[in-house]
Order: sequence, then structure tokens, then C-alpha cells
Amino acid sequence: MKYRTSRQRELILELLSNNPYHPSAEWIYRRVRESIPRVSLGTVYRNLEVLADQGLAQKVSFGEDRDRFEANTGEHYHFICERCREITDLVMPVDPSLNRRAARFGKRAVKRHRIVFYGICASCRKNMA
Amino acid sequence: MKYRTSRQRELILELLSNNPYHPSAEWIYRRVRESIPRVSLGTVYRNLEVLADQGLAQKVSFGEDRDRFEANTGEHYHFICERCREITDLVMPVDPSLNRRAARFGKRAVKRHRIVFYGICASCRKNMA
DNA sequence: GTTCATGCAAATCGTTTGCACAATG
DNA sequence: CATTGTGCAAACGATTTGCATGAAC
Repeated sequence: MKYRTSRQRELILELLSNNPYHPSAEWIYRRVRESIPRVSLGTVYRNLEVLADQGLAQKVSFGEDRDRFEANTGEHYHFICERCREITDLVMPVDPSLNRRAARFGKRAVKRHRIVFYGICASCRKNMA
Repeated sequence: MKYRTSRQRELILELLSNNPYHPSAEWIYRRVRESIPRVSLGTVYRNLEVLADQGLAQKVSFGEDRDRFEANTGEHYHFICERCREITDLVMPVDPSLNRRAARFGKRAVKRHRIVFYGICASCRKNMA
């Protein structure tokens, strides 16, 4: 499969880049529509898939109601606020020794891991007082 | 809300107990139907929700195609085989210091975390040879 | 008897897909 | 021009829900 470029795909990647909020397809769709009013949700989904295939973006799902996407394809951890459900990166060094430790507890070959931390984000903490 | 007992719910909990495979609602539905042929999928979903509310079971989703359920409600880690997609518990002590470390990397209050390890399970390793 | 649980079927909703046309290289 | 990308609308599939009836307490 050979990929061409398109205004839609470039815009989607741009919206994803340096976006800490891990937006849903619907959110991206609404933003793209501001510049390209006739864009369709199907196009958004298809492009997110292409971008993932190109290694430029990836899906991040943790059993929430809808899939989220991000341009940060490196290994890293996530944080989900239990109050506002917002997903953000948790910038903390990935610990590869966890894989080795996990492997010791079974006959499996452990290659990688994901961690999601749960709690209350800074802005929700303020608003609770 | 006051809960009564029902053959359906008891059977679902039994199927979930000591079941290491984190079955989907569909799988449970098929098994329940062996004993209660007229059971409906809706009943399975409703009971899984009740069991979760009672603290007897919980949903475990990691962005797979369908939700999975388990009776082990204690904190623990999971392993997903990248080949057969089977989800199993990874019995390794939960490390509470991770929450503290994670909290240090931002202004959030970190209460808990989930870890999913990915790799190849023992039986898939054999069949690859 | 009152309230909760069930079966059935229809509804919901995020995501995927088929198709004819438009855009890319 | 050969092929990939798009918009549109319909299809899909897991999960949820409304409703009349059955079971639990």
C-alpha cells in the first residue's frame, strides 16, 4: 500500500501533534470540519488508521467509552482523571526491568507493558476544594 | 437498590470464579445457555453490572474489541498474549510506590494504577517453534 | 403483594465499509 | 491514467434499554 498525501490527513496529524489531550475521533472530526466543512467521520477514522500504519500516531484505549488517539508513539505512561476522565501523558521514565520481573512470574515472554495511573488531575483538585 | 438472588446471576458468578480466562459477555452467555436455554444476552450484561456493583466482579477492558470480565476484584496486573489475545492474570506483587513516583511527576493525586504486560504466552510459544 | 429480575426485541452509538467521484503522483 | 483518498450513507457489532411477564422475599 502506497500512501499519498491529503489535506485531510495532514490536518489530522497536525491536530494530534503536541496535543496533550488524546482526543477522540469525534473531537478531531469537529476540529477538521472548521477548515474542511465537507469532511466525513469515515475519513477521520480512515486517516487515523493510516497514520497509525505509518507510525505517526496510535490508538490509546483503556476501556473508556470511545477510542482516543495521540501522535506520541514512543513508549510512555498515561494518567486518567477519575473525575473529568481526561487522559494525559504521565512523563515518567519507562522501566524496562518491569518486563523482566513480570517474566519471572510465569512462562511467558514479556516484551512490553502499559501503565495507566488513576487519580484526580490538578485542575479537578482545585475545583473540589 | 436491593438485590435479590437469581439462578442466572449465581451461575454467572460461578462461571467467573476461578476462571483465569477473563471471558467476554458472549462467552458467558453461551455457557449459561447450556443450563438455562432461554437466558438472554441482556440478562448476562445486566447481571455483570450488578455483580460489579456488589463488588463481586469487575470489567477489565484494555481497548480490545469486547469487554472482558473477572471475579478477581483485588488489585493485580494482567498479561495479554499478542498472538492469541488471551488475557490472564499476572500474579506479581502490586507496587504501591509506583503511585508515589508517578505523583512526583505532576501535580496530580495518583491513587492507583493498572499494568498490562504484552508478549507471547506459554502455549503460543510452544506452537511457534 | 411489592419489587426486582427476565426474555424478547428494538434502540443506541462508536466504528467500519461499499460505492461512485475527486485528487494525487 | 493508474491508484489512492473522499464524502455519503448504509452496515456492523457490542452493549443498552423499554416493556410485559415471571420470580423472590
